Amino acid sequence: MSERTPQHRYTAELAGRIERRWQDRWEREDTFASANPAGPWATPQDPRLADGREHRVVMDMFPYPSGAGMHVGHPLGYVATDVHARFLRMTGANVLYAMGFDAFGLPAEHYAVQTGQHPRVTTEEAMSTYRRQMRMIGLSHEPRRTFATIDPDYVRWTQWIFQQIHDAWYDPEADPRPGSGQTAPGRARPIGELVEQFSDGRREVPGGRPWGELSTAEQARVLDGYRLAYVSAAPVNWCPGLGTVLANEEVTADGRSERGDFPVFKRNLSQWMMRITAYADRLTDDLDRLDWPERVRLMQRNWIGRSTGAQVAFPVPTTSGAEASLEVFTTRPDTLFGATFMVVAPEHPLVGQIVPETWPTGTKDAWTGGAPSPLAAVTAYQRQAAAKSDVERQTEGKAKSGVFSGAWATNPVTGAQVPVFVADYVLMGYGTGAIMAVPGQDERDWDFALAYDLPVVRTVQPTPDHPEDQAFTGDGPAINSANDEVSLDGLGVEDAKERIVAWLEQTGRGRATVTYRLRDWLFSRQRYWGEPFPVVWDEDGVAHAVPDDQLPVTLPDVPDYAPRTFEADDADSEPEAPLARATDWVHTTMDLGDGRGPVPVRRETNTMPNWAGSCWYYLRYLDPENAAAPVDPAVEGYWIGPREETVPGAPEGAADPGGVDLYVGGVEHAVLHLLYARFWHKVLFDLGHVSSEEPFRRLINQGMIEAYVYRDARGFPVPAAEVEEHTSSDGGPSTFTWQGQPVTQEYGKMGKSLKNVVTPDEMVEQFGADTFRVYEMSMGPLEQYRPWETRAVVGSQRFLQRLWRNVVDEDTGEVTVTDEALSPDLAKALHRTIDAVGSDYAALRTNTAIARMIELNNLLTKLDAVPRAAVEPLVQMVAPVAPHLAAELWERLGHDDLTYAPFPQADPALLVEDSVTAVVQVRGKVRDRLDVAADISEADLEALALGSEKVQRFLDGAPVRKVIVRAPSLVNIVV
RNA sequence: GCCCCCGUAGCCCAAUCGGCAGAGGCAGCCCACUUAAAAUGGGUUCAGUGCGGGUUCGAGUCCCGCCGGGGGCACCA
Repeated sequence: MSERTPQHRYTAELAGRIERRWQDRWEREDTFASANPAGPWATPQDPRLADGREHRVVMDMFPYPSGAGMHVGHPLGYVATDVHARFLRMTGANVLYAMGFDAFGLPAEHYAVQTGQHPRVTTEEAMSTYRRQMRMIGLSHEPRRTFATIDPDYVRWTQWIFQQIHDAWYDPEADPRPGSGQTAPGRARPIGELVEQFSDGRREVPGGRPWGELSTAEQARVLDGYRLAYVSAAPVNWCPGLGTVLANEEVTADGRSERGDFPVFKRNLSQWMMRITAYADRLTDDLDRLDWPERVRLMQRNWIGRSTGAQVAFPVPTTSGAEASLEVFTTRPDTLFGATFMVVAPEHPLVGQIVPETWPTGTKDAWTGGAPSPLAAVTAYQRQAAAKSDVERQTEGKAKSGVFSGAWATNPVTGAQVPVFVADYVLMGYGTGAIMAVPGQDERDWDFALAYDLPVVRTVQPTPDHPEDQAFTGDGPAINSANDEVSLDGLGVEDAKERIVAWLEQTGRGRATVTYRLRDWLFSRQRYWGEPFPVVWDEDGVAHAVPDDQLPVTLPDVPDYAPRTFEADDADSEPEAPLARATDWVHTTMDLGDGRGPVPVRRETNTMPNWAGSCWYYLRYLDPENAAAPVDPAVEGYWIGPREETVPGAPEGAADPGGVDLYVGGVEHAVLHLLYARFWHKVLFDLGHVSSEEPFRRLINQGMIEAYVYRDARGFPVPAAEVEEHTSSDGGPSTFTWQGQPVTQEYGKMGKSLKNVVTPDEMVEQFGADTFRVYEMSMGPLEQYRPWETRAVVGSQRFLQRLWRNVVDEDTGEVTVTDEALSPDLAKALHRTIDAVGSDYAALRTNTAIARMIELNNLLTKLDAVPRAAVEPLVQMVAPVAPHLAAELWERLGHDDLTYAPFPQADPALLVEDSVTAVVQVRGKVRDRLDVAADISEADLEALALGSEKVQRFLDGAPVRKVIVRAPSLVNIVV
């Protein structure tokens, strides 16, 4: 570095010294501690808890700490929330801003498998890197509220919540909890209340036997049909390549694991499930009460997939001569008259009862699949369907396959005999696993009818331009839709639905119903590095909760952390959990508190999925050291309880659901984490543990910082930082070279293998943390994706340098501000800036706030001497984005720490202009500008405009037809 | 195939209610400082808003249809 650089210039080196000094001081003085009204940390005398004082919870989605540390993209959201938290503190709010770690998970486990090192060790190392980086960039998290999901104290409460869920059932008839904004009935209740209903006969026991006559194991099985966390043997997603089962949400559309991209197979396995489907309606409805991005709400609505329609019974004879009822679900009951055949899923239970021994009369050749008998045909088809992986079903596209079951059902409105087919385009997991096929109004049914030579009856009149050879799925008048009792003819789709459903209900043939795409959440994993279930199995095979005083159940040490993995396409393999190998841990004795004393038990060897810890961490921030509850209800109510005002855009009359005031994170969690957390929160609400109905009142998805990737002639990425750009002189595109070799440029993610990673460490080293923060925030709106450009960072550095120079002499280090009064123009500029910056910060428009501050700072730079009265408010305004520099200047200006210094207030008197420039347009084109008084009347302005010489020239004697006046800024003359 | 978001200067981005297209930054160019360069400071060039229609006195903004980019869903009855 040159010796010419002034000694007191705001360089990266000086910035570094300032930043470390203030970071140390803030830590020493616990500057960012917020006040709790109750619980172990109660400080009721804290002035911030006084009536009428604002309180806000601001947080980011906590990170999974990867061994590589952060690149510049990761802290974008963190800086944004930090700026907001710091701004809110200056407005006097009690601000809870904390950060933890989502620390269970697969990467650490993989690393442990490779190295034999315990995953806790690598995880702790990664966390300390993250902590160092977050401190380095000046994030004002409250240190005492931090924790990791792997901390035994946290695991204890995660397990406790699991037990609450396990010990609860959903009563769809129960009134909502008082204080809920719910409009329909339905609430989780303790399982004990269900047992009471069974034993005193208020509720019939499934199976019909009295409750008292059931064995413990039988009772447990009945209760498993109700519990919100239950074990079920059901088709689940088995991924041999990972050696674990997966939730639906973790399987991609083409039937592979989201992580690792291995094939996933449906296997019937006994696994833990969470009854999230019980909450499908509330999870959909309450989206309206949240201030969330519309696209996230849409994704959740689609995922839940509520569709309303009707269930209709089609009589079908069984082979034993009885008459069964084939229930179908349809969203188009209005097309019932056009149902010319039926299709059931290959796994449908009724198939076994309706398939006759020989092909009935009327069987067409195309229907038999060449088989000698229906039984042979159906069995072969079922076998074929079962062997298909989801991948194969996908790659076969939309070509329809199926086979006639040999059974004929009766269409309940037409009385027609309709053939029943078995086909895999109907899914057992959705609706009733059976459909009525209406080729006239459904494209899939049309395809099938075409392939299998089945009749088509149109029951909605297609529009005149609709092709003859296609199903018509639009709206139109019903046709061919009448019998002796009911006629839909002439009705539109909606009216026809209503009339036919009424008739079905009247005659007992069907009823209005709702189905969902959402399935229950598969909650167990065959992994080591996760929360153990707080569950043991007794010798009768009954699951018991581990008594509360024995929580947390901690992971045993095992010699091998790996689940048993298999060939990725070995569909017949079975999951084997790593914990099963810790035999001493698995087999133990335990007093279950049921009077039997210590009995031999076997521990559950599955672990919870990595989503468990992130389902409730925001609650623990509120009261992290509470030993009696996950969170003190008074603390929860204070911080995230429902507010008086509803969120913007909420429907009229909706109640505020409560929740975190601001939650910032990536859109990749739109369905998984955010749906699971909402579900847990609602259970906790129903059971009375929290007063809020939703975890996150307001959500913002921050954009991603992307970067250029440069590849050499062979296509290999070269270090992006060493690439040279050559701008072409004729305005054409730039070319790029690396070590003299031409390279190509593309745009994408930042990643180690792409050799384009930029770390916050490098940026802090080169520019200082405050410059880094200002740059990240000035790149554009928070939600936006944007490219990283290191060479542009200097602009933010220059801003801070100029600000520094406006206060401190670069050569002497002396404070140079004067006590002169502000000129009227400067005062106005200052107060306009204060006004704009304040509202920009409040609305998270940090990019425009920074632009305003740069503007004001540039004005001050031009002055011979900078007045204290102008630069002090500017320093205060800068504090949220450049907190260390601002604190340093504030101190040099003779004050103490400005973390809680009040944000400057704009003087309304200085915001109004005396005179403004009015634009005069002729035919919408600007023809003149007039300086007029700000309070000029419309009539005066009109007269003034019409009198303008320039205007008269453009009017050129043409008659004025109309004059639009928007005093004081605009006049438009229409001729 | 269906749905959602985004297209403003060479680049990143501003533009309350529909009212003068430009706040801020990068790059470029010119100048000052310098033996020189970097750094720093000062000045300055640059678009009519992806395309085509429409509504309106007036459209970047509202409506319709395309094009381009990104994302979600995809046999869900």
